[in-house]
Amino acid sequence: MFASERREHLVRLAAELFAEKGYQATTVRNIADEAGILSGSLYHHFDSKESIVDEILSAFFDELTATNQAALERGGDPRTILAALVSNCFGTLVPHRAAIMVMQNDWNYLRQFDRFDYLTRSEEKAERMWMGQISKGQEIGLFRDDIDARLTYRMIRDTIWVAVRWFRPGGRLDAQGLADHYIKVLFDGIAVH
Amino acid sequence: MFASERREHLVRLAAELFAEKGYQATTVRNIADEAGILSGSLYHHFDSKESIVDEILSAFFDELTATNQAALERGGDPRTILAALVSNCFGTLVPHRAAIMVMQNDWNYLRQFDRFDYLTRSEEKAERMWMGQISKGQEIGLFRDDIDARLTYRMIRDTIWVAVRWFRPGGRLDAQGLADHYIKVLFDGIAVH
Amino acid sequence: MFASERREHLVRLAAELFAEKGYQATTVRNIADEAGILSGSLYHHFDSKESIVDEILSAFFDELTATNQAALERGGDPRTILAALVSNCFGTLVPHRAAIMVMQNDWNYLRQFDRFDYLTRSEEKAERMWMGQISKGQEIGLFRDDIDARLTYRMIRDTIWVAVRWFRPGGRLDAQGLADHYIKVLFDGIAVH
Amino acid sequence: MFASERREHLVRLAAELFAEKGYQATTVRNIADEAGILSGSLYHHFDSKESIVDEILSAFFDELTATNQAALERGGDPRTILAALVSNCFGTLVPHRAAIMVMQNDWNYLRQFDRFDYLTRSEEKAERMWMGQISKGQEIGLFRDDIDARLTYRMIRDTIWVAVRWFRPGGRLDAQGLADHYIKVLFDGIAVH
DNA sequence: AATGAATGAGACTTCATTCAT
DNA sequence: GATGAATGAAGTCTCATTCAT
Repeated sequence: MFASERREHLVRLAAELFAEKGYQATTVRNIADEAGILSGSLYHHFDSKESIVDEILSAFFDELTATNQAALERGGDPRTILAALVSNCFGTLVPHRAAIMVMQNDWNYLRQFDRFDYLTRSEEKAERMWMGQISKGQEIGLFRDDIDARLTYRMIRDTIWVAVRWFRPGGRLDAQGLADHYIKVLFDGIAVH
Repeated sequence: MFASERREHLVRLAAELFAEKGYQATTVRNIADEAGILSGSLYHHFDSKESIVDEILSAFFDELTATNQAALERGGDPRTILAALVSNCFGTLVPHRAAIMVMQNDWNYLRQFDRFDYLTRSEEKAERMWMGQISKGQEIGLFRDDIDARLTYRMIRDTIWVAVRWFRPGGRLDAQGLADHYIKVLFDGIAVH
Repeated sequence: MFASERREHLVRLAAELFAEKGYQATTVRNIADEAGILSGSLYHHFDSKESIVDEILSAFFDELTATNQAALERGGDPRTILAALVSNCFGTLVPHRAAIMVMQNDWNYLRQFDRFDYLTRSEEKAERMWMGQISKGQEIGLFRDDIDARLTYRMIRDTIWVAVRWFRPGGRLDAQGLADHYIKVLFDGIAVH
Repeated sequence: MFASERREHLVRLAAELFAEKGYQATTVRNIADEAGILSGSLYHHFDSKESIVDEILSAFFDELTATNQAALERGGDPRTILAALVSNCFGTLVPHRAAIMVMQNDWNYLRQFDRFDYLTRSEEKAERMWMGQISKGQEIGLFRDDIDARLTYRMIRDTIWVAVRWFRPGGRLDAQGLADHYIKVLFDGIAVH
């Protein structure tokens, strides 16, 4: 794919709007207005509104898959690996804010289109990866075995991504700080022992 | 308040559709089709599509506010109260599934309308309530004081509500089981001590 | 026609609304609301919205035709008769305010329906009557003969009826005072001689 | 201001329809049909039906305000100025026929919308201007002082504008002829002295 | 007499998309 | 690359009217 600068600029504008107003509520005219052109002119760069959001989402998924794969390859015990995965996820919060926002708010809508099937498959693969680490941690006595691996994975996953709704860089904690806080609570709970 | 049986039936149909397809993607015609009437006929019962979703959301908020208020009034230490609040929330997952689904998926869109301001205010009040308990727990040495009360509240909140996306009653765990699992992880973490 | 009291009351309510908002902009529901019943219930009294306005308009036309006929029968010179006709018209301003308002604002719309043909015929008859008096007055030297009878008639007619838009009883002049003022200007102009 | 030729053409078509059938009774589909396009396509040029009629009305008001202002600036005694104002008004009858027709028939409806407030203000300004001339004429002995300035103004105003309902260019008198006839009657009445 | 529910036609408007220039 | 005009489908909503109860 030939990614001209102009095209990338348009994608960024669109991403910002999708994040703020949602995919459905953002019109191609909104995007064109932001770019200072007419809505029809967008179709010189993209063949549909869907293909714009597709570009945003797949960039995000590609990067996350790659960094997670790298973490796995670096090896370590499940606790180390889990902490690395959590860090990776929080690490995308800023650079891929719009994609995550779209995932959180518009996924339910977008998944009905065949072209986004790859996202479902990607998520299923991720689930297997995370659950594998949790189960392994339970087997070797690192994690409590009175918790459910699938349930725990979902809680971790949802808690991370949903943070995109309120996380703003520049506040007290940056994304890494958030990750650390989260890892602390996740492993040891909020109670004093 | 304007509760005719017919009206309530229509609200339930609409709620199901909003939950499945999202508020924006559900057309008034979808709702009418489901009810076996013409779309215009809906306006005999409601004055707008917004007022339907409003009814769904406010029923949910009213109930949750009431049960949480009751939990506070029953008293107890912060750990007990927090556990009760968590249980209350998970307890709405089945009866108010649609409302929670709409909140998760369409809130970003709906909040732009003045008529839903009350939801924002309601959430702010809830935040103060939860954070109050967390802080109090920290003061009296029940909860670790190296965690951030606001951050922790948000994680709890998001983790609970986002569960509506995958929770299906009739599975291995019911809502109360989920709550118990969650409370366990929340207080003690997933690590073995 | 059997005019029950209830029916007459409803007509009056409708008339008020037609006058204030216009015939098209007034919905049968507006009328029903005003009467404290449901819109469908109006159809026990009238078979259509048109028939309500018809009743309002024909009551007005019947009365005006009758009083004008009486004035003609009383006889007198054209100036006397013209003054009497003008007085008659202004005299309907209060009791038939709504009908006149509808005539001024909605006539253009209503005339497309066959059922209101009688109004056009009635107006044509009136035109002949007025022009007859003006022409006769010119013939016998009462009125200037450098004015156009038809044009003059139309100016008189329009000036009278359009007054319904701003005339409010209870102000400085009552309808008869208005008539007198108008007759004065009509016969002698505003210039000092 | 946004005057493309296409747009102006559409405005003219709409104006004709508004004049013939009334604003409310004219549908955007009527206008589009007349233009040979689909109704939705109108929204490429205008953002609402209201904005079309707004354009029609404001063009009329702007021109009338300008020519009346010019007449005032040319100076002269009140009789001269009044005659000029009357001429100006009649002079708009042909070029702004549609706008005046809308004013006469649909004003009652349109004035409920905030966007047309400027018309009310414009009319109030005009009233002050006309009444000023009439009063001045009375003070310097040109006009009878047993007539009411406001009442007289309203009669003049209404008589002029209402002529739009029956005036057709190409008849015996053109607009200027009508104006002359009217001025004659206005100043000297219809009676022989 | 009135209710409550619904019809059916049609209103204004939105919007992704196309295409000649 | 972009404009300007248009399409076509669909969306929310309105409203006079009907009718069983």
